[in-house]
Amino acid sequence: MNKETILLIDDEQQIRKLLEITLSSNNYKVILAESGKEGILLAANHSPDLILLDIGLPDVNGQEVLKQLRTWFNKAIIVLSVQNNETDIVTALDNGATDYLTKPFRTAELLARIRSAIRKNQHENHKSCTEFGNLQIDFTAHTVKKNGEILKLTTTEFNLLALFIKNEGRVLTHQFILKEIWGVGHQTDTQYLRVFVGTLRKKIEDNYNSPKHIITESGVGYRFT
Amino acid sequence: MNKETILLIDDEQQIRKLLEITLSSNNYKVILAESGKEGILLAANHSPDLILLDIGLPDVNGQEVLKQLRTWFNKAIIVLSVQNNETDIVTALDNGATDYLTKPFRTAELLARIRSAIRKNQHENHKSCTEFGNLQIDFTAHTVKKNGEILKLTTTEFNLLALFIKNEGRVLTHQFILKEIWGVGHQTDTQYLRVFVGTLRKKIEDNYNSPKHIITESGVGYRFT
DNA sequence: TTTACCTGTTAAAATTGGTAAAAATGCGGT
DNA sequence: ACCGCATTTTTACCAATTTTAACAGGTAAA
Repeated sequence: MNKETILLIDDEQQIRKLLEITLSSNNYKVILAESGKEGILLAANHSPDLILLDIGLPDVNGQEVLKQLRTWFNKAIIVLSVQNNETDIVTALDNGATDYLTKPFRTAELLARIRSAIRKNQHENHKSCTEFGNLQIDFTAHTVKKNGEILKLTTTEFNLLALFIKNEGRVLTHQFILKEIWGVGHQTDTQYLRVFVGTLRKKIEDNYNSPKHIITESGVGYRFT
Repeated sequence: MNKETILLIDDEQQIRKLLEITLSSNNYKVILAESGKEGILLAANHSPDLILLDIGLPDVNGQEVLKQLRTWFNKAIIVLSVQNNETDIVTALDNGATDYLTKPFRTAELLARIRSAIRKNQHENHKSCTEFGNLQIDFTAHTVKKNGEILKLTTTEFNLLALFIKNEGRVLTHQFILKEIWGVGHQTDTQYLRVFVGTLRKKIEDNYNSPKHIITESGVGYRFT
């Protein structure tokens, strides 16, 4: 069995030590970086399966490191942040973080999220077709079936659903969704989103009043499950 | 049976000696540190089940050591403080201390608190569900039942109740609660707390006028029992 | 007693998310 | 160009929740 490689970018010695031990003993190969700069370098050389990035780095803004990584690195990046720092987290998600954890975190939770993120990596690979509960989506044919019968979706509705499905389980901020679907310059038109989430829900949810697929994350955005 | 490990961080030789003997003879494995620096190092290397930290350290401010530990260490930390130094204790609780003891303390009390803190460690792991008197809480489903019937709580109410339950028996300072629920930057908005404690009490207390669950600790904060 | 402070209560104001429908837009067919 | 149609954008409104503000009671110090 080949181990998955995890790159940890954190300036605090204790955390590096702690996580190195934890992750190694759970059969991951661990690479350590003390700074954002070093992290970017090591990511390029080792192409890890997952990156753990502490947002509170001293040398560069962690968000900058995240942005730079995301220009070419498309595997999972989990962000570590101190205590409920909402704005940091929202910004990180906007910048392409896969998930986040607030310190101090429980080891079990960390491992669970790592597993989930790596699993998603593999799924994410090329495939024009995917099934999802009672939904089947064909990305190339631009069609969606629910329990076998074709749903009639407008292009915007389809794009939105596709975006949700590509980011299954992730919290997508309003801004992020608006940027992806309507382009930059429409990041404040949250009303569009409310309308289209409404129509999508009517079409894909079994019970429109207690949605199981498109979950609203109050104050932040939506999550597709 | 594997012994639980306790890390003692204290600069006074007599106390180290005394506690080492006391704890060893009660079947704990004891690690000693003379300074905050050494303590943090040893904590990282041995990941003890509990830390006893003397707040009155000479090299660094004990509160600083506590804060640093709490960025990654999530097991119990019991703080030792000379006499009833109220502000020290409140600050320590704010910084994430699990419990506190004032010197001089009785051995029986020390042992009792250590047992309780370690027991809570274990509880804190794995469990998405817990029962509490006539209340049953499902953390993942975000639901609360009182005597079997579901209570309708808003997200903020639920988060507050969850925080209380996770810290059952502990005194939570206003600041701490505000930081946890509303995030840093809202630590002076104690009015939020009064309002939400009010609505929570209305929903969970049997007798709203003499609350049994959410107890006011005047001048300090609240305690959930 | 007066004063200050802490806590709790209540209700109004502001914010957020959701719904429905009207108005505007864009596009193929004639 | 014009019409009809589907779709998107805009507008108005509702409901739930959070935040703000005003006030009332109790307690301890001055």
